[in-house]
Amino acid sequence: MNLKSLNINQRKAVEKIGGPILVFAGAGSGKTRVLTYKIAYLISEVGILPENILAVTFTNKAAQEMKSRVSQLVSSEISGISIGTFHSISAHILRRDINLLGYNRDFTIYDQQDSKALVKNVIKKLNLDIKQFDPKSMQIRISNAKNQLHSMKYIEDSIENYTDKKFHQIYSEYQNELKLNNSVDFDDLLLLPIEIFKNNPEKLNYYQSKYKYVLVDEYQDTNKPQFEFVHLISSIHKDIFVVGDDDQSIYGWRGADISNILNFQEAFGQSEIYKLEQNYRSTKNILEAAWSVVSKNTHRSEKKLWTDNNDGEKLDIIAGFDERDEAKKILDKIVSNKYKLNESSILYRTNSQSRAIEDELRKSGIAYHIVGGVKFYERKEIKDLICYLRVIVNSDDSISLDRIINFPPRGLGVSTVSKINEFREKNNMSFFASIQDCSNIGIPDKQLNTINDFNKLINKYRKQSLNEKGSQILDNLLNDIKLKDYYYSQKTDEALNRWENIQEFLSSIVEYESNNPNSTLASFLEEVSLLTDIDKWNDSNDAITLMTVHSAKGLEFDCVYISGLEDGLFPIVRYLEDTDIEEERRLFYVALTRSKKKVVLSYAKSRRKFGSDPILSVKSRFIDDIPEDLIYEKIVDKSNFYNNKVNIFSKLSKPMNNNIKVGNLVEHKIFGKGKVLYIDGQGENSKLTIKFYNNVTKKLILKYAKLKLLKDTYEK
DNA sequence: GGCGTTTTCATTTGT
DNA sequence: TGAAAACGCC
Repeated sequence: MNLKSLNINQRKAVEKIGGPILVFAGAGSGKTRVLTYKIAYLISEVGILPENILAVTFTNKAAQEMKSRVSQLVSSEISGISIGTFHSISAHILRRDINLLGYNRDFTIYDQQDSKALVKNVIKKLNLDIKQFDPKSMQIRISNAKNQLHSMKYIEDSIENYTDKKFHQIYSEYQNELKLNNSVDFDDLLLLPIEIFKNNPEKLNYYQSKYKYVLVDEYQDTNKPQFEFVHLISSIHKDIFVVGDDDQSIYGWRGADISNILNFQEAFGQSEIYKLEQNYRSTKNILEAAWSVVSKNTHRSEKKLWTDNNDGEKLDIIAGFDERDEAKKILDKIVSNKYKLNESSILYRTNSQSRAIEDELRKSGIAYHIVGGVKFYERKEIKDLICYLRVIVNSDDSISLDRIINFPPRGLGVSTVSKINEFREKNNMSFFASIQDCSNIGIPDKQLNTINDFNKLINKYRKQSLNEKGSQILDNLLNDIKLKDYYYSQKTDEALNRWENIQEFLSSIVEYESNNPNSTLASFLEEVSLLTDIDKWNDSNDAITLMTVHSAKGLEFDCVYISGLEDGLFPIVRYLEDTDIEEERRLFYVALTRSKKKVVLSYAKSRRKFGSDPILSVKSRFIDDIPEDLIYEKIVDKSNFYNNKVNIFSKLSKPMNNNIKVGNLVEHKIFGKGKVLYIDGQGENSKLTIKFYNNVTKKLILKYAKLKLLKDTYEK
C-alpha cells in the first residue's frame, strides 16, 4: 500500500501494529486521513477482515465518509466493517442482545423530550411537588449520574438531604418505568451494553473476538461509559487506536472526560503516542490567532501546531449596533468577499442567535441552510406521527401512547387519561395493556367506546406492520385518522405548513426504504432518533451554512464568520460558578481552526434576548486575546445612528440608582440578603443573578428589583 | 369533561 | 419567540 502521501508521524502511526496507540492530532493535521489509512492498512497489509474492525466516529456522516474512503483505498468489499457513532453501534448491539436484560428487541429510544416527560410522570406518581422538583433539572441530574457511571447503590449511599433522597427515588422509579415501557434513554444506549458485558462473560467474549481491532475518533470527547465500552472490548488483545486533541474537547458538560485522553497510557498500559503537529488546513495568521487563545489554558498537553502554508489574510472584526446590524454587516462582508457561499459558514454559540442572521439573509436573497436548532423530527406534527409508529412497533411505550391517545382530538381528555393512569399504576402495567381492559374503572360509555375504537386502530396497524412497509402503514394511518382534514380545517398558514412537513416526512420514509431494502419500521425509527442535522448536511448547494460551533466540529471552510462575540454569550455565562472558561476557550479555538483562509469576528453592542428591550453588551474577552497585528480591519459602528441610539440608552439608564457590581452584597425586600453572582448587560435593564442566603438563586432586572447595596466590596 | 385561548416563563452547547 | 401551564368557555 502506498503511504507516500503521509508525513513521517502520520505514517508511523499507521504502520505501528500491536498494542494501544494514542495519536494527538491537532486541528487540521490530517486526522481523518490517518484513520482512513490506518483502517485500509489493517485490511490490505495486516490482513485483518473488515468484520473484525470496529471504528467509532463522532457523527454518522463522518462514519459514512470514512467507509467510502476506506473502500476506495482497499479496492475490496468492506461492507462487513462496523463504523458508526457510539450510540448507533450500541443500539445495534442492543437490538441483538437486549433480551438478556429483560427488555425486548422492539425497544423505543427516548430522546431528552421523552425522558423529561417520563421524569415528570414519575414525579407526579411519587406525589412530589412539580415546582420543587423540576422535571428538566431532575432529568439532567439523572443523565449526569449515568454519564458518571454512578450506580444506584452509590447514589443511595451518598444521600445527604431530603432532595438527594427524593432524587434517588425519582431516578430509581424512572428506571423502572423505562423498563416497563420497554424503552431506553440516550444514556442507557451506552450503559446497557456494558451491563450485558458484565453479566454475560460469553457475550463480552464474543465481541472481544469479533472486534479484533478498535479505533476511536475524537477521543477527547468520550465519556466514562464510552471509555468503559472500548476498554472492555479491547482489554484482551489491546489493539486499540485512538485519535484526539485535548484542545478540542468541548463536550465536558455532557460528561466527556478529558482525562480519558490525558491518562490513556495509565488506562491501557504500555502504549505508543504520536503527535501530529503540522497543520495543512489554515493560514499562519489563523493558527497564530488560535494559538494566542488556547495557549492561555492551563490543563492541556504540551504541543504547538505549525504550518507551511503562507501568512494569508488577517482577521477582520465587525461590530454592529445590535444583532440585526451585526447580521447586516456580516452580509456586506459575504457579498464583497471572494469566497464562495458553500465554502463559507457563520458560526454562533447558541442556536437562538441564528434568527437575526436568517432574517437578514432572507431579505437580501442570499441562499443559506441551517444545521441544528429545532430538528425536523422534533417538530410537533412529525413527533406525533413518530409516536404513532413507535406505539405500533412497541406497544409498551407509554410516553408515546400518551401523546397520541387524544391526537387528533377524539374526546379522551385529562380526566379519562388520569383514570387510566391510576388504574395502570395500581397494577403496574403498561398504558396499552390497561386500555385493553378498562371497562370497570368509572369511565363513561362515550369515552369507553372511543377507547375501544382507538384500541382497534392500533391493533390493526400492529398486525399490518408484520408484513407491510412502514411507508404504507403511515399512508394508511394518515387517512384513517383524517389528519389532512384536521390541519386543513384550521385554515391557518401554520397548519398548512405542518401538513406539508408531514408530506415531507412521508417521502423521507419512502426514501429510507429504497436506500435500505431490508429495513423495518423499527430500524427507521432508530435511524430517526440517532440521526442529527449534520448527518444530512452537504455543502454541494451554493449556499452558506449557519450552525453552532459545536456542530462545526470536524468541518472546514474557506471563510468562517464567528458571530456574537460578547462577554456572557461567547464565552457564555449563566452562573459564575459553573462556567468552564477553559472549555469556552477551546470552543473558540475550534471555531477559529475551522477556517482555511479567512476569519471574520463579529459582535453586537446591544442584543435583544427573546424579543425584550436591547441590553448593552461588551465585546468578548476572546477578541482582546488576539494580537493587534493579526487584525486587518475593524468595522466599528461610528455612525450617528449608533450614537443617537446610545443617547437613548443613556437617557434610559439615568435613573439608575446604584452601581451594583459582581460580588456585592445586596438586600431585596422579599428575598433578603444575597450576593451578586453575575450581571447580564448594562444599565437599568441589566439582569442580575443573585444568590440569596436561603440558597435560592434568582435573576432580577435591575430597574424593578429595588435592591439595596449593603457592602461595596468584592468577595472572592 | 373537553377544548380553544391567554398567560407565563424560560434559553448553552447535543447524542 | 415559542412551548407549556393556567384559565375560562361550551
